[in-house]
Amino acid sequence: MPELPEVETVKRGLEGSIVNKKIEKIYLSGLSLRFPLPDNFTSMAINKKILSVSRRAKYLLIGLSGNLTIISHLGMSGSYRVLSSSESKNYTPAKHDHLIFDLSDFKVVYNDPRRFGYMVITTKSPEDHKLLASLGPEPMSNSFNEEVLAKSFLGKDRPIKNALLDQTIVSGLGNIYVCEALFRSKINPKKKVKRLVYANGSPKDSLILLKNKINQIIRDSIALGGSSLKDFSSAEGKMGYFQNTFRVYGREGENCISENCNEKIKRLIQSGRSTFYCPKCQK
DNA sequence: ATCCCCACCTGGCCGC
DNA sequence: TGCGGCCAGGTGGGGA
Repeated sequence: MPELPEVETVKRGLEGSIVNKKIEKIYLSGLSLRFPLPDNFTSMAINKKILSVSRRAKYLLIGLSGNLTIISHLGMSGSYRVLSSSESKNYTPAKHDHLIFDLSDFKVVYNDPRRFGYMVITTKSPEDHKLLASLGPEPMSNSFNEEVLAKSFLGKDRPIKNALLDQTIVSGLGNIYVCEALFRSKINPKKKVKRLVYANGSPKDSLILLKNKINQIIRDSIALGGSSLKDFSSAEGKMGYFQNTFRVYGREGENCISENCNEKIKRLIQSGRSTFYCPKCQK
């Protein structure tokens, strides 16, 4: 489900309610997530105070007392829900509720139907954990810029769609935002990345535009609370609205929205994933 | 090293 | 109503 803007939306919702609370109990469904929860997960997390909630790429980082960090990835269908105190009193685990954090005043539930999500707990500084160590720059940070992209793309034959989904090049983008960024930059998803870079290694204008469109989409989507497809919502249960601004994603067979373009949006499969694009506008 | 592809799951939708 | 097939926001790990 969640790409960077959705995870950021979840992060903000959790941050406002769980910081400074103590984890009193943890209930487990017993079903394995993508990886089994580490044996010591519960014993390490229990009786710790939540000090911070942050995000790196699509990972949520929950900082605990004792120099511990819970690293949580939502996979395709993971979600957090902060229950009100009355909901918490009456709560009985629902289907796909896999972890319930009892914070005394209320409960926080992690639900994940497909169980592609996972959680670990680490004593390391989280950026050194192997899950995070090879991530590329955050799209909204200064370290994400056209020079960095040009350097990764110089001489490479891979299609731009695949490269943008590669979390070591830029982190946090997923299938929706890559399709949308390429459409808004008028770049064909099959274009080889080396074609966006001059032989001397400097970025072409189209690559600079792409970088700017990625920034813009991420910023706009966060402002709208992310995209709600299926049942994505924030930790407070609020829906996002960015899906109303999709121009190509999920629009196969519909007319391209560009003025003076009468082409239909096409779908193709790249690396096993659907790409939506306009063959006429995206060169 | 680099890149591609599979596997991991459940559920919703569509056509028969 | 039921069933099979297809599709879905991700990514670690194995193999080419």
